[in-house]
Amino acid sequence: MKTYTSREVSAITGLSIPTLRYYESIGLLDSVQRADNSHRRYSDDDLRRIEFLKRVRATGMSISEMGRYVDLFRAGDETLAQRLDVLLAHRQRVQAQMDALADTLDFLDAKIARYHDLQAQQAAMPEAAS
Amino acid sequence: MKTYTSREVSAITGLSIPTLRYYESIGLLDSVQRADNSHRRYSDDDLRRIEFLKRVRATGMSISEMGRYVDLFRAGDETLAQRLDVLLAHRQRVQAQMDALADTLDFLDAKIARYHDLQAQQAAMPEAAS
DNA sequence: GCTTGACATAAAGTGCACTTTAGGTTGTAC
DNA sequence: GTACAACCTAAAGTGCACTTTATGTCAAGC
Repeated sequence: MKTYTSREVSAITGLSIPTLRYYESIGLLDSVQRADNSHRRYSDDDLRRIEFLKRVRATGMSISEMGRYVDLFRAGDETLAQRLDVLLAHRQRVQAQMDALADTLDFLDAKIARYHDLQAQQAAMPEAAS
Repeated sequence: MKTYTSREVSAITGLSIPTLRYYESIGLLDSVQRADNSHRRYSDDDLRRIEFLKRVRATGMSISEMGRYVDLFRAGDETLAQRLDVLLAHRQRVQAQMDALADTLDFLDAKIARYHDLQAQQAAMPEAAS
C-alpha cells in the first residue's frame, strides 16, 4: 500500500506540515502510521480525510465541528443520521455564503461600473482642477 | 439632517456598538459627530460607509485592506484608479470564493446522496448487525 | 566521525478581529 | 436626591487556527 511522507502530503494538499501534525494532535486524523525512524507515513485514506477536512474548512466549517464529524465517523454506522445532519447544516451555510457573495458581486460590479464612468469623465477633462 | 444613536446603528447594521467604536478608532469611519453629552450621532453617510464596510468584510476583505481603501477615498479624486484596483482585486476574490463554494456544494450534494442511500439500506435491514 | 537535512516532540508565540472590563459622565424617572 | 440607563474612554482580554521555537533523533554523504 502506497504511503506518503509529511513533505509529500503537504505538497499534495497545500496544508503545512505543522498543520498536518496539528490536525492529528487534535484528533482530526487518526494516528498516522510511522516508519522505523518514527517518521510519519500517510496512507491514501489519510489523504482522503485530509482533502475532505481541507474542503470543509475552506468553506467555513470550524475545527470543532470538523472534530464532531470525525468523532461521529469513528463511532460507526449508527451515527449516520447525525453525520448527515452535520453535512446538511454545512450545505446550508455554503448556500448562504454563495448567496451573500453573489449579492456582493453585483454590488461590486455596479460600483466598478460607476468608477469606470468617473474615470472616463476625468480623462475627458484632465485639467479641470488646475 | 437625520442622525442615529449607537444603539440604532447597531440595530440597523448588525454590528455591535464596540465594533462600531473599534472601526472608528482605527480610522475606518471618520470621526462621528457628537451630541452635547458627547454621545455619538451617526449620519446617513456614516451608515452608508458602515454598510459598505460590513459587506466587504463579510466577503473576506481584511481590516487592513478596508483601511487602505478608506484612506484612498479620503485622499480624493486622484486616487480613483487605485480604489478601482482594490475593488477589482476584491471582485476577483469574491469570484474565486464563489467558485470554491460551488465546487463544494456539488461535493456535499454527492456525499449527502450517498448517505441517503446508506440510510435506505439500513432501514431495509434493520436487524443486520444483531 | 562529523556535518547536513528531514523528520520528531512539547510548549510557547502570533495575528486577526473583535469583546470585555473598569471606571466615569450625563440626563431622565421616581 | 438618588437610582438607573445609556452612553463614554482606555486598556486588557478572548477565541480561533495555526505557526514558531527549542531541543532531540536518525540515516546518508563527504
